[in-house]
Amino acid sequence: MREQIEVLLAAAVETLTANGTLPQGVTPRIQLDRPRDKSHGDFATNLALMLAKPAKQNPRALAEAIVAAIPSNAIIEKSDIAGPGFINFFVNQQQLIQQLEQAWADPNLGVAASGESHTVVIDYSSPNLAKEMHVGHLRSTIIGDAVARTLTFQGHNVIAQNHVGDWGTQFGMLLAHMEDELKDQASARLQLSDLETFYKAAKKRFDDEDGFADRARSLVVKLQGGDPHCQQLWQEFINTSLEHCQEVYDRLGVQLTRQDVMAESAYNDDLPQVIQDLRGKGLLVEDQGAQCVFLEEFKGKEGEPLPIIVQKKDGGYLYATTDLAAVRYRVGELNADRVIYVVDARQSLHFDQIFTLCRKAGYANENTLLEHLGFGMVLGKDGRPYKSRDGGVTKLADLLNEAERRALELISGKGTDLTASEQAHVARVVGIASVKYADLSKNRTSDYMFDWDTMLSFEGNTAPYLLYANTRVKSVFQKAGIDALAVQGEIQLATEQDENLANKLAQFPEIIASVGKKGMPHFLCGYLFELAGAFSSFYEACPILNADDPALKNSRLKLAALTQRTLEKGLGLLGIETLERM
RNA sequence: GCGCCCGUAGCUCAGCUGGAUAGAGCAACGGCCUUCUAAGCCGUCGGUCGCAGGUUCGAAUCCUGCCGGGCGUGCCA
Repeated sequence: MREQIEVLLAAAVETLTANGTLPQGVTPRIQLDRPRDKSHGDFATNLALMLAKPAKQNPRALAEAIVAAIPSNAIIEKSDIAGPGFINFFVNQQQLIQQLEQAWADPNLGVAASGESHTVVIDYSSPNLAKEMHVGHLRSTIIGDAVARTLTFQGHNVIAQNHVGDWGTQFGMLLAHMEDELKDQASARLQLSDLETFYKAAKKRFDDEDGFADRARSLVVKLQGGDPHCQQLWQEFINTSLEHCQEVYDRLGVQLTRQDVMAESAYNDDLPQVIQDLRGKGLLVEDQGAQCVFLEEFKGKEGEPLPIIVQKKDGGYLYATTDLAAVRYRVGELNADRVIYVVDARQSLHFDQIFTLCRKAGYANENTLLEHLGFGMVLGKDGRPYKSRDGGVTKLADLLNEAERRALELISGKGTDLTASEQAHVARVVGIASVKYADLSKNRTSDYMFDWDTMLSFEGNTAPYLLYANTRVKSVFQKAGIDALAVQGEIQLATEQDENLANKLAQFPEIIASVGKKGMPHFLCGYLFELAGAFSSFYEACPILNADDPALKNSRLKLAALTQRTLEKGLGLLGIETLERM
């Protein structure tokens, strides 16, 4: 509906340009707002205010001209000129109803698989396999998953890439420790079951034990040289670590699988080629023994060029090299139109450099979108980076255990009629959902405070509130023994609450569009919270099963069912599981 | 030093690439359960948008300078 009005406005601008009211060459960005104040209509535009100056006209007069130039249509019931020159649009109620009927009949709830389907590569989660997944991997993993799901829902060809860290110096240390432990097979397997402890033990020996560090270094060289024994040990370690990751993904309800893993080591053979290629293109400069690319866009301390080091003086490669190879692969082999990186905001300079270099080197042309979706840190209540009680890094598995434990504590304390096993299930879903939703509902770009009490609260913009709202809708149908999908009859907007709910439902497609475009899941969270609120108000004010007449009852059942489907779809796109009862 | 990000109600956060009276939730206070889940709904209170200039019809939003905080800045990722 938003899109349709935007098209109408574009047509009006074209007409006015053709007849000379607007000067040639002025192509404004058409901005359509959803006004907060209902008296300002369903949509509003400041188009006349923006164009008044270039057109050398009074804004209100221009607004009238724009309104007059809008092609005749069924959507806009009424247009008002307000204030200094805003144009307020009131949507025809019949059209609103029709849009909802279309959404109702559509498994995708009116979210059209818009003509253009792109191949989108999305790089997210990407843990370091040397250690167990910890709280630092949370945001990338769940934000990436939500964005991937949304893009898929929009009809894009989404290719997830889990760029796991499985290569580098620290693996020598792990292999050395593993070699020793492996003398007793069972013990090694046992130790690998707790990667974190294993890593710490290896690290301690690396730091403290005579000769161990040297052994570790030599094992790295052997590994990279293709030594079968080292390769086999390494493979065993990687497999175990990936199994740990998969357990976390499964618990989190994240869609990543082993098939999405495209590890750093997969690019090993490409790295010398990348260097050769850069050299061939005259981009490479040797400086202090290292192979560097200097881009004039990036300046260093004294204004001197800032290097991207692609090969160390000892011949080793760096993450910049791997990332270049990855872009080459994603654009060249996977045919990506858009490559998205869901990575910590602190790496923004790195990605700026990589993206700029990729364009210079021709690894991506100007039509390929390269986007770094950065995100902020997870902070504790003290405003410092989130830590476990002992001051260490919190393992994700432990975090999720605590979420479920706390959720169960809350639920069992509420005086519920659920059985013990039902409570356990509800606690699991609520616990995981709370952690994910607390993260997803914040603006991705800023740091946020991780607070158990807030995220598990049943009040406010939280997972428990949304899950509760969803079960409330469901219970209407359970109570009446009605199949929500089989509701018949026309939607009618009898009261303010019916209307508010209907309006909110109609916004779903435009919200999805903005999430897909910006990679901002919190838009969807905010929307779902508003939708749940609109439903709760509706639910309080409007009898559904006891409505005055059968037609109204059917209308409300349909609104309720559509709400339920929209909530469930929306939560699904966030990667959040829903409940039947709670 | 240079670069990037942030500073909005007591607290946690929105504010959609300048728009109408800056919004939610929590907390505080006051109402609403013989009718579909009260884990809910309705209402009240709460702001010199860090400070000072500037741009414009209009600035939380853009520009400049300060103050305060975070992060990054050549051989880790």
